[in-house]
Amino acid sequence: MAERRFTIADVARRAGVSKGAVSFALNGRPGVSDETRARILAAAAELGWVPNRQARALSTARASALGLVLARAPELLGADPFFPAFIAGVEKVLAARDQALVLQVVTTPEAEREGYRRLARDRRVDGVFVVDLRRDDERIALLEEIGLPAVTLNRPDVPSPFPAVVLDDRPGIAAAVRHLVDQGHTKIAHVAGPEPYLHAAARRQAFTDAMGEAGLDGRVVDGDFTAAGGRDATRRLLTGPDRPTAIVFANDVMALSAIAVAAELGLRIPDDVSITGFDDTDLAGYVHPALTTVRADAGGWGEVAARTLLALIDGPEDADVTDTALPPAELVLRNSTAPTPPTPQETQ
Amino acid sequence: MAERRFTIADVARRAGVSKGAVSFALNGRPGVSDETRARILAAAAELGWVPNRQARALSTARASALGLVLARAPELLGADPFFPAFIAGVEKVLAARDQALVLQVVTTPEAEREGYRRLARDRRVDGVFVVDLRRDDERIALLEEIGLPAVTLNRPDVPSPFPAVVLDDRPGIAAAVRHLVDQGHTKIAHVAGPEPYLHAAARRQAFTDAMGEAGLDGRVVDGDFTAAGGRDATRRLLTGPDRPTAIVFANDVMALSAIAVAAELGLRIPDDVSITGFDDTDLAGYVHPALTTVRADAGGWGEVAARTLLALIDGPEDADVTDTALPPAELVLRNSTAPTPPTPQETQ
DNA sequence: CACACGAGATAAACCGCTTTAGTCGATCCG
DNA sequence: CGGATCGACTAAAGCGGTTTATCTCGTGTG
Repeated sequence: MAERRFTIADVARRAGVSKGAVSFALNGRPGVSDETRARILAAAAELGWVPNRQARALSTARASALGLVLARAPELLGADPFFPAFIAGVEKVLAARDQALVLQVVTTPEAEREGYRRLARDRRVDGVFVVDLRRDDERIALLEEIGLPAVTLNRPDVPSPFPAVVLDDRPGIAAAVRHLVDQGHTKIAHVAGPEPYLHAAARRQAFTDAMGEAGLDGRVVDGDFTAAGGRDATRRLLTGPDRPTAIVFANDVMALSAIAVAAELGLRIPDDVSITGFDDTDLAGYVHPALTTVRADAGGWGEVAARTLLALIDGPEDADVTDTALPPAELVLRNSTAPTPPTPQETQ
Repeated sequence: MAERRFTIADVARRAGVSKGAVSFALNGRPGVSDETRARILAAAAELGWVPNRQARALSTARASALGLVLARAPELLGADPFFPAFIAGVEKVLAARDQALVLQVVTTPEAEREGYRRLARDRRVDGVFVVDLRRDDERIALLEEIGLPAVTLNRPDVPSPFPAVVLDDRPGIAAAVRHLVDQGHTKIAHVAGPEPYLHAAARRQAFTDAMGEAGLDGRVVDGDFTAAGGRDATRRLLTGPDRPTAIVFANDVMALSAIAVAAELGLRIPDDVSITGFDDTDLAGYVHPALTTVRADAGGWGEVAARTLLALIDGPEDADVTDTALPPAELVLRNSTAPTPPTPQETQ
């Protein structure tokens, strides 16, 4: 194995032209006649020549790769169907263009910063996806500083020069609230995601807004997207005073753990308490009762994000790539929601 | 931004030596006196010089990156805590050595082969991790053919020149079976993973063996690691003739979906049916009843696999890197298992 | 004292591709 | 009809490192 590969010089010799001509021909650049171009392409094909990416990278200063830095605790990643689907979408676009995806999984903020810095310093990637936006996200400034092109998933709350690919979570949550209100619920609570995340904040806001529109006042407690956090929050809600008859969770894992809490407290879902989730994980439709939840197209998000990032990188300096909006998240009705229990005044 | 970066020539000039000397000094190679070396390092530090990876790559023909090709359906990836943890472990090792991880997610066998080929052809990576081994896995031959170093997660059933990092799932399954037998169960079934996967086969075999050792004969039905598959298999088992009193699942997702099936059939877990899972997903401890399952150290697996692969790549030709064994998977006892129901003869 | 030797360092080749500066005819134009 | 112009193509200079072939001393040896 590993016999010497052919180089551009071999192709040039075989086609009887110079190296430069070969380069022009292969990159579809003007400067060679159609006839010569054909001859060169034929020669390259006959030799089975493939360009050496490293050499090309050295002259063009292009990595032909995009980066993704994931700063999540492994247990959060493990249960989240978002990333696999997102990445699959990204790959669909990248594979066709001979681009690669460089992944970094980190756990601390320092490691995250260092991750982006390394990607830029080592010229590993030509651009990055910024996911899991946080309030006052310092990554925007960091990326500007190190001059690394980026695309953000949703719009940051700080000024950002980068294009955003927007998928609105809020309609899904709003629909969930409306659905519950329609069923007669008035005491509805929300178990939110971790404070700093913009998507958690958006879901929280959507909940509050939708409740307001219904003339209701909803309680919000903090969760952390983990099963343990979901259990604790749910327990607090269901054992505390003025128990809600419905809970809107910011993700499925927390909602799923609520099923256990309810069971332990002797409460039936949906008869005593209705719940909704967010993500539509594989399991959501296969628990008892099947979970009413909210679904977003993570794969599509990945595709569009990848295309946007590539356009930003390849495009001419001035061509400013604009934001794109995707179809918003939508409600998936299943069996974890039901009309309010008939006895509104249970003191218990 | 993007002001010209310093090159090795700048460092050489500042230290008053030649480019070659700088290269030697920075790579800890003999050929420069300690004094000169110090001067060169100082000059490099003062300029804040960082080597250009692409240039280095061109001369050394090294990508300083490792690859991982994942051929799984997104819904399988989304619920599986294995990969995030595995990747996190890998990264821990790679980050410290300035190596990157190139990820590819594909869905078809052709795309998978093409993925490996692309990684090799484009010199994206110096080696790859081979996960989710299958029977007669053609990837071993493929990787040999294209000359891409690899490390396999567990040992393939075909002759393989690559080192394997072994984590035995079987003791975990065996322990689960013994635990159930100890509780008085005799009618124990297994919902297996997809046939072609070696890990699924190993778990199945471990189940059969352990049952045999207990003098029992266990029924095995096929699952596919998805929630839908788990539900179907469980339904078949619980509604069919000669209902088992315990089911050992090949993963958590299927086990979790069994909880719903049992509920729908009016069966209580663990009173009527005991179940065990595999993976110890985040949710496992937070469902009702909390799931008895099997846990393996995916992160550790990633670390060792990465170290092994790097050793294989960097090491001298002859140094043959050997297999490594990790602590086997172990049983995590929770509440989804209980002694056999007292009425063994319920006709229903 | 001539000579071999090795450590320390340099100059230059090289990795394989891109790109710039030129060369060379053929064509256009006043 | 002579010079400007243009298209096709070549030679060579990068890109920023690594590596090899050489050169230069100072030193130990017979």
